[in-house]
Amino acid sequence: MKHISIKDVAKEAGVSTTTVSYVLNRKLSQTISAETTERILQAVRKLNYVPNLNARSLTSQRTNLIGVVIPQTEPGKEFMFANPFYGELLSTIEYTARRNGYHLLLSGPDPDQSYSQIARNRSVDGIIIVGSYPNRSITELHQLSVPVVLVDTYIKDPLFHTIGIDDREGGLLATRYLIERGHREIAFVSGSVSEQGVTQKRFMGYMDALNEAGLALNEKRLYLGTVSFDFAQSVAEEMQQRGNQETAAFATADILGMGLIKGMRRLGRRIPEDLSIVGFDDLDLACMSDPSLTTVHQDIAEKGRNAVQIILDAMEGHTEKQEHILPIRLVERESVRRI
Amino acid sequence: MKHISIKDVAKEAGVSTTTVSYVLNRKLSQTISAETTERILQAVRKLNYVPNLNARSLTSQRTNLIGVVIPQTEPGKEFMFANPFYGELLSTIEYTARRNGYHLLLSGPDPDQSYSQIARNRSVDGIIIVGSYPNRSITELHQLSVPVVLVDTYIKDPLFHTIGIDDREGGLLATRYLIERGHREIAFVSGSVSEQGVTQKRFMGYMDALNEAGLALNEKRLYLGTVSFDFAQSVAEEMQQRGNQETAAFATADILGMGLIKGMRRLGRRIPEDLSIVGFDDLDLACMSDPSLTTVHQDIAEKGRNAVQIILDAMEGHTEKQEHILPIRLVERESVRRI
DNA sequence: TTGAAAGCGCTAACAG
DNA sequence: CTGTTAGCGCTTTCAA
Repeated sequence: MKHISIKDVAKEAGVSTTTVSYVLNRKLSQTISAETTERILQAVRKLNYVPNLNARSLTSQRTNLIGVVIPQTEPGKEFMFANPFYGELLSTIEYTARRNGYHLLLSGPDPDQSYSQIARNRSVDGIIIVGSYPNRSITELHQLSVPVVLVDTYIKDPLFHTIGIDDREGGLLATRYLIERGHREIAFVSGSVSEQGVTQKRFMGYMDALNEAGLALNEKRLYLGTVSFDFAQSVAEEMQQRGNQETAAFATADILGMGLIKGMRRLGRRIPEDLSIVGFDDLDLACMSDPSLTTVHQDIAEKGRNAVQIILDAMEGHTEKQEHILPIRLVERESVRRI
Repeated sequence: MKHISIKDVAKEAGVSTTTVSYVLNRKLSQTISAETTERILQAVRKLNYVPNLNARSLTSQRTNLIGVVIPQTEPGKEFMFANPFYGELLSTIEYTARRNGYHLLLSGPDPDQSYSQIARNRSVDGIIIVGSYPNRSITELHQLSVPVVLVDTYIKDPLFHTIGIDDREGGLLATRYLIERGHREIAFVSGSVSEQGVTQKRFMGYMDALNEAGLALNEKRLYLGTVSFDFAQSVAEEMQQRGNQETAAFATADILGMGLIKGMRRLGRRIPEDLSIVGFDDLDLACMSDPSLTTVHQDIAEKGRNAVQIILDAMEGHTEKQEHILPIRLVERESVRRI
């Protein structure tokens, strides 16, 4: 089946390609007679013509493409979605984008290829970066002259929009909640605490709560690994080996909280009787466990919608830098007990 | 920052754009002097030139773009990833594609816009469709002359490649397993059984197992709704109201199995003592519940890799239709007891 | 071993 | 109200 182009339409309708283009783009400056318009529309339908956006972008300078980068668990590994958080987020990003006539170019971070290169390759209209990456790969994006939205990172950059939550406050809420319920020995279970990532802030919140209560930080309470179910399970074992000195744990991601619950159960320990747990994110997951997970809620869908909206706004000329901090709150479920 | 094009490179290197193009594409037919090549490469580096793939696609007929369609729970709704299955699948698709120099154009099915239109718009090189859709939207894809891979659907089409598992066999395995353990009243919990979707086949497998054992189908054992955690929870309640006549349930998705477990627990019933459950998919999720879920395992990662590989092969000229059926097996965990 | 020129599909001054 | 023309960035004959 031959590719049919605007030329074919023009020929069919007996007009020039220019006129077809005008009609198709509803140029307000141009005014085409109703009759011609109709003839062209008919030709379009008859030939089942669909414009080639790549060609269009060549002249029009816009692609209606938004690039999205989602992290992977390990560099070069495939399973970037092991944590359902990203699925939930991507879902709303895709939906919002599509509702506004944009498509998504999805990619994981690639050690072999800078994302700025991909973005230029495809000349995307905007970029949404989820998670924290080496500073270098972020500043590279300066070369592009398209709006960039950084989701969930504390990288400071005067040019890029950001959207996130108050992670430190979240850490504080979670830990304080445990302290208020009588807990003193509180584990901090988390992926690695990277420089500008969210976990660092959540850790600071953890500290804030300890300080507030006059408790000292005990380094033995820190369990740092990867943001994965398996790691959290192994933490349960490690706690056991160390004599189960904690009565509570703050897990900086629900997936970690889930792993802890499971790990404890496998060791014959009860939640929350033997260990109280607070998670973070409030994924669908949090309701699935038994007991269900008390956790810090954030509005993932809103994050996604916002990210896209910022790009759309920027395309409309709203160039001033935006910094959104979405509200969070603690959701009480069943994984914490008062002692 | 100005867009820098092949022209700029040519000027910088003191050659024609043709030569630059040759060097960049390592045309074997063309042979460029080492010296010139070096000069050009230097210019590329100096100017930080990145080719514009959209422009390239105009002449070269390939975009190195693969279109991916992932279903949504409800038409026009956003949360296509409510079921982590899709996240896991998409993850490997993205990874495999990227490793092979392809990018992903991600989209949900849109009632307002046929996917074939999007695909033509962007002139993707191949299409991966996950899940089952109305026949119409699939046959529309005939207009395109690019390889199409249908994942997890039983739509018969002589032109499209398919990849899936033996869902009927899966349903059989699951149900037979329960029967072998003494269960006679086995609920079938599932999303709606659509014409060419996987659940229909899984249902047939369920029936096969019943027949095999000389058991009659009891329509009261059928709980059909949506593939969601919440629906499965409500099924638990419905079972209760009907007097808990089932001793076991076959849930056609792990997420449903999870919901059942939770729903039962909330009603004070025990798994597997009061109800044995077998799921389907073997998501990460299946290990997270307590008890962990006995389920029909399928290799999701392999599905993703295969889907991409079929496209790559097709691009290489392997046009014969491919039909892959990936192996499955039952994974025994803790959610089933012998009675 | 290299370059001129045409063309991919589309848009946008500028004329008419 | 419509068409001519040039050009977006790139590839590819064809000729030199």
